[in-house]
Amino acid sequence: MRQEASIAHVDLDAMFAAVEQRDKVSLRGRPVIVGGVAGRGVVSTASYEARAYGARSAMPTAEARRRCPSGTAFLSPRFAAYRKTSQVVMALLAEVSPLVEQVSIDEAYFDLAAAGRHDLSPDGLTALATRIKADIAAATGGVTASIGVGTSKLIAKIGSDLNKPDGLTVVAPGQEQELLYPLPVTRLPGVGPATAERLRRAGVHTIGGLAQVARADLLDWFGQAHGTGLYKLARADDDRTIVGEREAKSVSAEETFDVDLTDKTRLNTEIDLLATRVGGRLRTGGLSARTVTIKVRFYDFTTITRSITRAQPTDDPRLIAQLARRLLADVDTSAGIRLLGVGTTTLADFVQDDLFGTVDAVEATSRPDGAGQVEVTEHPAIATPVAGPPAWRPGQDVRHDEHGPGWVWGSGRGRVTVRFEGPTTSPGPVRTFPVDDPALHLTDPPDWTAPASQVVRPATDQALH
DNA sequence: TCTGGGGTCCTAGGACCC
DNA sequence: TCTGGGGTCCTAGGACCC
Repeated sequence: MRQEASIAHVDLDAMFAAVEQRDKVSLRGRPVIVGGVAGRGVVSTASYEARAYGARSAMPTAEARRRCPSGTAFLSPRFAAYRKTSQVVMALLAEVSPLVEQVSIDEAYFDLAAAGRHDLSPDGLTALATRIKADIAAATGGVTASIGVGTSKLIAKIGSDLNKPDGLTVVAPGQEQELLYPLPVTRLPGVGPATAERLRRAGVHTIGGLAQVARADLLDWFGQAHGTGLYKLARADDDRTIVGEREAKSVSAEETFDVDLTDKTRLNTEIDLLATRVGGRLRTGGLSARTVTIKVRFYDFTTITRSITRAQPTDDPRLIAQLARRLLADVDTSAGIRLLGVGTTTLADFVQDDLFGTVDAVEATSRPDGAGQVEVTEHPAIATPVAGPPAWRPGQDVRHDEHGPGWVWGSGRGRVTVRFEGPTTSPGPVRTFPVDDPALHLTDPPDWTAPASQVVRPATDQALH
């Protein structure tokens, strides 16, 4: 928490709907819903006209249709248009402060002390924020913003929310608790339905009430991190800094189907599409990932995840798809799947995948971005090529004379780790061999040039007997 | 016609290593 | 030989945010 109110938070008002109303005159003054328009869609943004009828973000679109009158526009999102508008606003903020933290497409914190030239008195801040709001509306063609200014991120964020839309709240130093205490606990960031319910059972409804709860109780109810966080936030004790650039920690794609799916072949095709999207975005970002996760939401909304972590990162959609398919193979889909997702984590900003073996080294050299080449010079210990057959590539099908059929889990430093096929309900054992183990053979190498959906895998039946 | 899609962070248990 | 603690990695799930 700072001595002076120099942290600001901007939030564009009902941004998606506002952009649609800006771009189409006939939508102005009318209720507008932007979101999933199909059967299982939900509302991303409801214009203020639509909110008057009870439409809200995250509400099923079907519910919003029931509430809103005829004449309400239901629109699919146009992310390119929103991104462009967002960039205009962020560029404008960058002129105000050298330190801007974009939190989402329509939200940012910015540091008014870092610029060193702003009048940080309450009157000065009000004048400055008023000017920024006017500049945003002018630059975006009428999309309005709400701004909060205070001594911390918490106060700035709560302030921007206080007088929406087109709002402005400047909280002078010393007024923080006065502002917070009457508000419901749900206004605190980090207090969602589960936390609110636990607090309600303890008779705590307001932030002032929360500030009366003993620290030990909060730790007991919510654990170390969350408990400490609540204890401090309730007292307006917030030291979170403004972070300019953040690195992505995961890249994922998922899809909810119009009707539940049971067919593994169809689901595998969906995995290929999702993996293609994920791999493409990894490559665009110059990233690669070691962990592949699938997410499966069943007909009854219960959700599971399954993941595997490889020794080397990859950005290859075919490999991501192959690993994801193997994870899905052990999931019973017969009752119906409503959502399927493919995600990647443990991100690296390079690709090691292509560094083991001759064939792969050639492929790495031929990559237009030369990612594999850089790695050889920067990580010699890891990048030392392994002698032996070139195809100990993760996902590659193999057979061991003693253990039967399996597939390559990872390789490096003269060893190859093989996962052997197990019964469909549990993964098989993993064993590591020297790369030159004569008992280990390649089998039916997958065709890496074919779309993953057409890669033929050997039957696994023998492994079960 | 209940409940999207893209993320972040935390917890907890087991394996493994020192 | 037995006991134990700490640290890290991996996996799975859950809460939360926009």
